[in-house]
Amino acid sequence: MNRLRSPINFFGFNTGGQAEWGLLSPAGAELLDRSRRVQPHRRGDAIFLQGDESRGVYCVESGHVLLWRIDAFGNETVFGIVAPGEIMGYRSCFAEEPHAATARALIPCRVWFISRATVDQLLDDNPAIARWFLRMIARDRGPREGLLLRGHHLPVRVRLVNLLLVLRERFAETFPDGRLVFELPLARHEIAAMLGVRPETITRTIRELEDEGVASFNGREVAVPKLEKLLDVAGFEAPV
Amino acid sequence: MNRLRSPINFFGFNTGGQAEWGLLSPAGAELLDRSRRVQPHRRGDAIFLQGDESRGVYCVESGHVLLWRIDAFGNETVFGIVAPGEIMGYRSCFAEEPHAATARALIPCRVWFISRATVDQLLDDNPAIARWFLRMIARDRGPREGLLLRGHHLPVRVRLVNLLLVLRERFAETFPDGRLVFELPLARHEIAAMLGVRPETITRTIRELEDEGVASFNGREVAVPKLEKLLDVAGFEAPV
DNA sequence: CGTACCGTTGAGGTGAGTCAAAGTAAGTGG
DNA sequence: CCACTTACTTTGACTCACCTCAACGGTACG
Repeated sequence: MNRLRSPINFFGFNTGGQAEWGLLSPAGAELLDRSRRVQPHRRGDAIFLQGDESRGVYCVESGHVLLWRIDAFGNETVFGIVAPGEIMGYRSCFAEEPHAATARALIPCRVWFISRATVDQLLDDNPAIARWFLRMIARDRGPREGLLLRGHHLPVRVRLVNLLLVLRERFAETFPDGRLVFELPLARHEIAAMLGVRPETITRTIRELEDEGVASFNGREVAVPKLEKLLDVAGFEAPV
Repeated sequence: MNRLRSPINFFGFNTGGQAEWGLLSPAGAELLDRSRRVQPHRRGDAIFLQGDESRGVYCVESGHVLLWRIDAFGNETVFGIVAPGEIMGYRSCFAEEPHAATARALIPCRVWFISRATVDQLLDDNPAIARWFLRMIARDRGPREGLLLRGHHLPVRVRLVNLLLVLRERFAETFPDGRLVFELPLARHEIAAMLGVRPETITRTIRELEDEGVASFNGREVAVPKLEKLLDVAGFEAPV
């Protein structure tokens, strides 16, 4: 219940939380049902591309989607993982700007597409929908401390451990004895892009963590003997 | 390598643009007029404090306001300057979270306070207001390339010059011969906080720019002999 | 059996942080 | 008007985390 202190907020990786289509009137729900388009995607498929014009919003039904962009200097940055039930692409849609990022299926996905016209009608359907969208956008990576914000100040070791904590609820199994086992859907260079560093640095940092007994990495499998050790390295006693 | 189009977008310092109260119905305008509270502030006054509960939104009538926050590790980051006619504090208001930043008057200001209840009524008054807010939030420092995002990758020299370009339209006088004269309202440590570096680094970078003949600094007065030089260092193509 | 991609390792460079100290400007009070 | 305080700015020496570049090993896949 202590949401402000949870790593997912700390990192700013949340993309807005679960869609609340339940707010819709019956007519609105019917409209959504009729006009959404459901699309399956294989791992690696692009759902929308950075620079493409935004035509609506997307809602992930199943699977996980990675959001990343390349800036004008060629640096890749991953800034989000979208989980089932969450919305993506809404920022460009409301800003009426081209997509600022590319969305790519991390694992096989089913994604709804909801056109801007439909979104507009849904906004009219119920003012609560507008408020929900406002709330979602406002909570999404604002001036709060996010991954990128902290990039300047914290060592990669701390950032990597925080990333693991963020990914925990989605990709880790927690055992009663406090052991964690991750099956990460991310390649090294994707992790690097999430932390804003180079893949080599990830390798070296992993070596460090293994030497300290915090976690052991084997490809995309990560084993953490004690959750406490992670929290300790992450510096979670720091006031928020 | 792509080049950039405009510094204001590049930096992501825009806080949403001008308020469009003109969208209101006569009744809404009357409500706004009746319920807003206008407050004068002296330089340095806090308008709201990081951690305070958000009670509504603020609209700057005159003056300039600096938005900055301290993260859990004690690092100050300045992430915006709010100009006359612009809104601030809306993110916390819609997110229903405490203020994530402190707003401080850079120069003497007059600021409206509009309570959440009033905002809610205004949203009901006209769906276009909700869309305008959505658009504003969506455009405000999203995943687009912003100051913090770029912190990792670009040398301070480039970031500082970009900052000047951002501040140009607000704080610089441009002469016909391409000369610029700034009267910055910022101390060195504030500039440093905007770029995510230390004040000493700002000093050294200024020295660098002076040696290159890009700009000369004298306290808070900055003279740029040729705009083109700035754009060159910043890595811009000819302004579109 | 190449080819390609990913991941690892090592050597070397560097931009910015840190720390400490001195210089400067701006108030404050006698 | 001058001593005093306080905050801001500059400078220098040093350190270090991360980057860059380059080479190499592993694995998947045609």
